[in-house]
Amino acid sequence: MELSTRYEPQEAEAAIYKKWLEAGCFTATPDDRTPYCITIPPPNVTGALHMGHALNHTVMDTLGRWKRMKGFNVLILPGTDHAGIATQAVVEKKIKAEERKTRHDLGRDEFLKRVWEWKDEYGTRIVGQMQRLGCGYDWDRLRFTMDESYASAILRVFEEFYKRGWIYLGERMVNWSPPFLSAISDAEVDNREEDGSLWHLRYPLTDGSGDIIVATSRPETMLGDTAVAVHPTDARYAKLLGKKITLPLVGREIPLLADDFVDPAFGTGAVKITPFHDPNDYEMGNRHGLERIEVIGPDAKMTAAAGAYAGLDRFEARKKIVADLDAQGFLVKVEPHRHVVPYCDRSGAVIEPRPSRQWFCKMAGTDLVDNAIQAAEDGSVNFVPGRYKEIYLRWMGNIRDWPLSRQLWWGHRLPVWRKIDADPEDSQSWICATTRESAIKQLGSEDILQSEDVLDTWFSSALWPFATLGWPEKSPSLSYYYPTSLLSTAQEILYLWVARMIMTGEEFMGEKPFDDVYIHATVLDEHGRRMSKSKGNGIDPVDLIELYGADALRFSLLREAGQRQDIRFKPIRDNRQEQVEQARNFANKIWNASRFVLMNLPTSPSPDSDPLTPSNGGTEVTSPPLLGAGGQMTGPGETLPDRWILSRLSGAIEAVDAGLGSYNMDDAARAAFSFFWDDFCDWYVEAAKPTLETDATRERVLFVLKEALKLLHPLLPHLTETIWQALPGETNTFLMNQPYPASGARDALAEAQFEIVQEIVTAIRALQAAHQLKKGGEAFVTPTDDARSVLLENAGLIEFLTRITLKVSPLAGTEGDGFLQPTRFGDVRLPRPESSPEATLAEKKRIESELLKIEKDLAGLNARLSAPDFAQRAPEAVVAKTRAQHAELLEKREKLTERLGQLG
RNA sequence: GGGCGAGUAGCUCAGUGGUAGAGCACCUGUCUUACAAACAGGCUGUCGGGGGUUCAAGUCCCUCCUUGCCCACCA
Repeated sequence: MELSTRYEPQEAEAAIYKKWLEAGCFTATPDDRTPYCITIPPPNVTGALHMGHALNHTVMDTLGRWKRMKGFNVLILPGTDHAGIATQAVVEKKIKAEERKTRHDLGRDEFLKRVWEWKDEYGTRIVGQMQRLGCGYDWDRLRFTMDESYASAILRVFEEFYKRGWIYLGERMVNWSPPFLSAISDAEVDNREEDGSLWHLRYPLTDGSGDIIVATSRPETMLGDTAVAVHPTDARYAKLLGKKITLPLVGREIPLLADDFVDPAFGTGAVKITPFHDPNDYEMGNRHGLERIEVIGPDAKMTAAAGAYAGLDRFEARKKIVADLDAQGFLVKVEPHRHVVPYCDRSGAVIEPRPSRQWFCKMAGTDLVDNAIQAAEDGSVNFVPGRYKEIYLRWMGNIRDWPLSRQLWWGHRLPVWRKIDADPEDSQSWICATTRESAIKQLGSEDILQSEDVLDTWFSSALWPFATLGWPEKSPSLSYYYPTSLLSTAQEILYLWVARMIMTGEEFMGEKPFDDVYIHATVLDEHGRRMSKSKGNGIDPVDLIELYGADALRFSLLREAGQRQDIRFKPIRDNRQEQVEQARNFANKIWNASRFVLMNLPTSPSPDSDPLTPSNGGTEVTSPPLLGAGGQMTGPGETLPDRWILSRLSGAIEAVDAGLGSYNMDDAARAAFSFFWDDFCDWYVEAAKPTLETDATRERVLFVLKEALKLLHPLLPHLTETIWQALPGETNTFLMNQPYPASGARDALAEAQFEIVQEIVTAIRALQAAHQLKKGGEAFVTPTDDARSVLLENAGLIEFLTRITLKVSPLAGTEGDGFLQPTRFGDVRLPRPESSPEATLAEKKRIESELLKIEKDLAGLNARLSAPDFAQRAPEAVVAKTRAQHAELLEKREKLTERLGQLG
């Protein structure tokens, strides 16, 4: 029966994942082992997972699997985030598109019903995608930020904050998102630099003595101007101070003020002041007691105060106002102006700053912030890459109060109440209560209502590491798994989320929420632009999984997942994606090498059975006990290749451990790749072939394969597990639960000796290839003294690997005419089948090009050796090494030159 | 405007102060006891530019250029 020579991941991955689930492999229960816990960053239920998620889940699952095999009690706790504003936005959009209705048309209850339906659909879909990627998470513990128990944690935290006096109702200039009719936080604002205009407007002095030119990027706000300001020391305007200005179009008299804020160098040095519509003007208005006139309403349409412009959209109004100003001679000029425009990152609308009464949480000076700073400073929370510590601290040092309330419907209602007839604008009207009963008691009335506002979605995710583990209950899981081990996330939510988890963790658990914060790279497209939905340059990880399998996607991401800031990922073109394809090829290589080993098991089952399809009545074959006590590798090391591969394996284990342990997954992936492909497949398996009929060889190859599968499992989980369960005696075991291989001592002698074999084999092959020699024939090697015994002992191996008959000669040059390749371990000569002129020419060309390279290297070495002070100042070992290389090259050159001469 | 990265082969990326590497692509062979998604061999570089430190710089310092990300209430 023919075996598939290609690994087909689709069915295998689904099947093996099902087995893991059914066996409860991902379920975590506290015990006496050391815990390793990750509470995953809960994805928004807004839609599908993107490449950034794929990267992050690959990292978390890889580390989780590695730690599990290393004996830790691993819990990776999954969940999803209700993502208030983001989810509300997509559902509103959908309803608008499908039913042409707004949320107000539906009403709060009906709308929320629709959002829950959405959540159920997408929550399930997201879980499906994580499972498709192979994530070994404890699905029984799946949490959602609007679960009932989670909600109680939120109420509790809010109440505690309130008791501590950190929660207050205050008026601030907020970022107002017109589509949502809600305030949003600074962190939800996307500041984009754009080309705009600077309109220069002429404001006449009321006394007719002249006018003042002001410059503005938002001319429509001029309707709400209540002053013009200049710098107090600005000589140009000194004598005008105190005069009145008549506002064009409006006719209002407004003062000319002096304020330090004004930059005399910008524009004309005179600024129009619109306290209601600009954060700076708002401040200045407060300083000077200016009236605030609202000319743009919450819906971004002009208000009644805008007179003739009332009802117009703000941008329509801008056009009209500019036109009118121009018509009346008040427009001096329009300059192109590059400036920053704030956008609402969820709706894409331009933010309209406006004063608004909102609930805030005090930040600066509170324990919340002080402890969160302390946790980073003393290293109890460890940032990886380390540079993020400084970035975090700088932000914490300048932190501003946190606006908590949102005028949305999807989220946790604020637990604040007032009497129905009390003034909602007055903070004295409000009390905090977690239940209606308690509120009634506190307010002494039953005619009460709860604030319609909901909490910032980050308020709930801020509690994630402990609320998911059962807080405020003192659950066994909470005490066992908290603080968690790792938070792996994207850099864009360092402030929004990471900082706030540290604050609440310190506050309510008295301890940091996690040991390490790993900030993974951002996935960019081939042009180095950030992948995003709005740009349409994203790749759907599921497409890649369908094309190449989850393991290939995972491995391709791990190869890039170090401490870099960016990862470039090419698009899928013609159904191909180069990076994942390379990883898929590796998976296929592992598959085929394993197939080969399975076809040559120590005690062969029936030759017709397909060893990679576990069958029910499979032959029971017990693999020999090759693992010594304590997990030390003690495989039989009889031959040179055996001793060599064990040493190489040990090196690979060390490198993978080091890479995974330091969040340099790219190093780990490279080490694993090169060990398996270059060392195991290209040399060890090849070297085993001549004696493959013997059980001794078969056992040793099987042993190394099994160790390699363990080593690779965290990186390519489905593939390695599938192979593992096809191994004799392992049908009912799980690779993912095997102990991770431990590195032993390196065998320097074996590595040095095998290197001799490799170099001689490579030299022979190079000559064979250069001259297109047929199989068979002879090769003569004149070895150096230290290489001789190794070559004699391994002559059979070299002969097999080169398909040549090897003659190891004690004497140089006796083999006469032939193709020559000097090596570090001796000269290699291949007889020429016939002295055709073409062959001679080819040989001459080969030698000449080699000589050219030697000359180049020699020139470099000469320069170094003859440099003044080199011999004196450089370390002795370096000098000796350089001299040895120099001598070696000289000798090589001499031999090749001589040979060239013989060729005529 | 401030902060932090990145620039190494055609592409994606490694690279401890000691002669520049891998995979892909490309070229030449090859159905060799698993694997053509493979095997064997080969080609490929002003290490962004310019200064400096050093016996020695892709690596350390300065500077400029290009590019990305984060932060920022100057109209």
